[in-house]
Amino acid sequence: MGILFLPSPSLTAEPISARQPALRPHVHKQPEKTTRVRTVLNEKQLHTLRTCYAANPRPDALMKEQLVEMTGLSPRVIRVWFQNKRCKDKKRSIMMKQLQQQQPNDKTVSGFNFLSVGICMCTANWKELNSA
Amino acid sequence: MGILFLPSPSLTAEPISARQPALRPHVHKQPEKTTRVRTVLNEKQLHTLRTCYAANPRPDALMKEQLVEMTGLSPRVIRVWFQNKRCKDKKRSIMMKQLQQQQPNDKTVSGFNFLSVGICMCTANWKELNSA
DNA sequence: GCCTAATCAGGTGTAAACAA
DNA sequence: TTGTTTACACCTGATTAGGC
Repeated sequence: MGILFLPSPSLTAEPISARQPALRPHVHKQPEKTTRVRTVLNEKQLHTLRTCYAANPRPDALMKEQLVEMTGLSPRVIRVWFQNKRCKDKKRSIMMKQLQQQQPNDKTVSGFNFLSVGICMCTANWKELNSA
Repeated sequence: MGILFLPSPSLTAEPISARQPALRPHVHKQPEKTTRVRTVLNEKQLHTLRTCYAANPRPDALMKEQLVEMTGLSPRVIRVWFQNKRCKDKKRSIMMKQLQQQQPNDKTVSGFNFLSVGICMCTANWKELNSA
C-alpha cells in the first residue's frame, strides 16, 4: 500500500503532552502543575515557518495570522518560534564571524588557536548554534 | 482511508515507566512485577513499519501518529521500533564497511577477518567505530 | 540460541519561561 | 523586543529479557 500521509494537524498526540488541538487555543487544565507543555512542530509546520522566515524574519501581525492558519499552530507558538529563531540565527552568525576571524590570522600558533576555539565552543552554547 | 482517531488514552499512555524518571537510583515502585510485556508484531504491522522506514527512517510525530492508526500499535511501540531499527541498520552498515575495507587487502586470511570483525563488533564501543 | 522488543543511561535540540 | 535558562521530547548505544 502506498503510505499517503494526509496532513491533519489535530492528529498528533504523543504520550501525555497536549498537542495542538487545532481549534482549541489552550487548555490550562492543571494550573497547580508546573508541567510545561512543549509543542512539537512537525516537518510541514517547520517548513512553512522556515520558508516564511527566509523571506522575512520579522513578520507583522497579518503575516503571523496567515501562518497560524497555514500551520494550525497558536499565535503564541508562532511568536515564540520567531523569537527563538532570530536569536539562534544571531548567535550563529556571531559565532561564525568569530571563528573566521581567528582561523586565517595566525596559523603559526595553530595549537593555541585550537585551544581558543575550544574555549569558545565551551563558553558559548555551541550545540544550539550548530543546528539549523 | 478514513482517519479514525482513537480517543482512548490507554493507547497513548506510557505503560509504567513513562518518561525518563530523571532520577533512577531507587525503585520502590512496583517491586512485584518484573515481567516485561513484549509486543509481537504481526506481518502486516511489520510491513507497514518497514515501508515507512524505507521512505523515511526518522518520521516526525505526525507520521508516527499515522502509523499508530495504521498499525494499531501504541506510539511508544512505534517509537521504540524505529529506534531499534535505526540502530540495527547503522550497526549493519558499519559492519559492511569494515568487511569491505578488510577484504581487498588480504584475501588469504578471509576467514580470520570475519572472526576479527565479529570480535570487533562485540567488544568495541560504537562511538569509536563511528568516528572512523 | 537467535532475534528483537523493551529498558536504561546519557546526550542533543529546542519550545517555553524568564530576565533585561 | 533580545538574551539566557529551563524543561522536556526524542535521540543513540548498550543492555536485558521474552517468543519463536
